[in-house]
Amino acid sequence: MAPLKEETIKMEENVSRKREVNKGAWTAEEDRKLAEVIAVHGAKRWKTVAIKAGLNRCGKSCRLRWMNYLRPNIKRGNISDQEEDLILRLHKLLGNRWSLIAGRLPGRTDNEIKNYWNSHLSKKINQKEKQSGAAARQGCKAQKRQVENAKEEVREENTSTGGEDSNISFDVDEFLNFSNEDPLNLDWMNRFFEVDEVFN
DNA sequence: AACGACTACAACCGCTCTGCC
DNA sequence: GGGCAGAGCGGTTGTAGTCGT
Repeated sequence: MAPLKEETIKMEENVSRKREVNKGAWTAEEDRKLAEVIAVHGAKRWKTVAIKAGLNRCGKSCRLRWMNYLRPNIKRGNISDQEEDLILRLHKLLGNRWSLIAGRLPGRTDNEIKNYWNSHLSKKINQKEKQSGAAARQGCKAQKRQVENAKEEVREENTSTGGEDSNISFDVDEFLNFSNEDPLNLDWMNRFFEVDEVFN
């Protein structure tokens, strides 16, 4: 009786799975337990948090759930045009450094931005590229020249103001070190857009 | 109503980085 | 300096929901 044997195997698999760590979607009950433990013990030592909460999940999973979903001040829902524009510009500058990009969007998580990029913006960009492909190729040489000129200008300015090396006058990581800034302070954004314009 | 294709997003996985002993 | 554990990151997968036929 093959089907019976298969059923037995499946049942055994289910039982052993129950002994392993829980995977898949989080339940409201799990969320509640996790939030309670974090409120008492803080968001650290995730392995311990998972155990203390009585959750049959790995610490990593708990951290992810907290960071992307349960943390206070998480902004959920539609990404505004302004935010989208910001993501596009930051991605142009930084590439797929989602956590850095997320750091400039209060309430947004790296995971959310990554998902948004993969499902919305990457397609938008592909479409744009297809549309402007031929035109872009034509103007490419002229544009490269413009960029080189702009970089050269920045370099000259840098050396005249006492910059040590001949590279562009700002370091991306330094530029995006926001640890001392209020995330809602828009001064950085103006600075960023100014620099961005130079390379456009 | 049924079904397949597509989309959006939550969650997992593997890897690297960092701090501690 | 080396090993280990915890934390963090980016890529990828799984799946529920939506839409078109």
